[in-house]
Amino acid sequence: MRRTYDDLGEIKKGPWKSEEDEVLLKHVKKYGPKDWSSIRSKGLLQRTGKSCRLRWVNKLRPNLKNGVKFSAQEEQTVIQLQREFGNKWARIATHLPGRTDNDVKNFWSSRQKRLARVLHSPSRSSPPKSQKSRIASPALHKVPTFEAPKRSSSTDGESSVTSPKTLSCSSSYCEPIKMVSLPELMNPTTTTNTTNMLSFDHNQPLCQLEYTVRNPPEENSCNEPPNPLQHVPCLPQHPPPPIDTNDIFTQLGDPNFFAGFYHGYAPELAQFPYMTPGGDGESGGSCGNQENDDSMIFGPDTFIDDFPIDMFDNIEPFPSPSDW
DNA sequence: AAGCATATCAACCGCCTGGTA
DNA sequence: ATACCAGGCGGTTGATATGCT
Repeated sequence: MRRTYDDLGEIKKGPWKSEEDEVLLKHVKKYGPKDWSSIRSKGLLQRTGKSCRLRWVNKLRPNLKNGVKFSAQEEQTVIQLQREFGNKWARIATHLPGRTDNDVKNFWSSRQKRLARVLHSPSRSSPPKSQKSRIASPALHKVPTFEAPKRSSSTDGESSVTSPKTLSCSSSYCEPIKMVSLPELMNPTTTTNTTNMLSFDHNQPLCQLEYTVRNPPEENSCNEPPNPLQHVPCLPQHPPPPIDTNDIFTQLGDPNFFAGFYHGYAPELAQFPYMTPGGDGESGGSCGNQENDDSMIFGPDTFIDDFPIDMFDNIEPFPSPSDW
């Protein structure tokens, strides 16, 4: 008969004390990072095995970068891997030496919160003084990007693609679909698969918008009617004009903001209608099994990836968290 | 200096999966 | 076959730190 938690007295919760850490470290040194529950069953600590494991993984494990901000490289890695894997923080963390899933998760959610707060603030068209002051402060640099969930993932390592949509294009090859409101754009449903990525920087006004659009007929390799979701063919061929970012909050509150943005950055995209997550804009025929073909929706087939390589040469790079 | 808003981080909770009695 | 438990993971929360007015 195994002993149950009830046999072992009250469970201690809350912040760990250094004495507890020492006990935990001793145990790991002796037995290795396993048998967490035995720590309690032996009466060494009144912590659950889960709590012990978490403490070890997040704080006591060797070579952790505790208290070190994410470098620009790490930030890019997280963005890239999140795009690839979704919210698989543990998996992403394996690519970041010294970082835990908790680190990655906190890093990401912090960014999400920041932008969500900015964009969902009812006063964003007339931000409070405190927010306005932050626009020019280093703190605003902490809002470099926002990326909505791209896909739903049911099992580790296998993401299921459900409904690739969010923004669509209406250039010469693109069909009008639906309008999407800014709140929808910035707060898509969790099963929305397309990435909406906005980037903010007072030096680098905007913007990374990543979405899928319909294919130009001549690029459509299947025999069905020409509208499989495909990458954006509309590319800006000129440097972006300056934007007055001192008033970015006002601009974000303007329903014509994105249209204005495209007029400046990519005139071909200026008349894009946006379509809502969950809309039926993708209902048109597609080649093969679209649901399992990430390459049609993500990866290189994204707006940002189709920009000319040197298009950002004239602007400053994103601030990295290490610069915040 | 006080008060407020926001950012960061540590830890917990609930769910899931696999192993074992 | 079933129940229980340990471990792993993602989401969430609460405490604390920081910055601004």
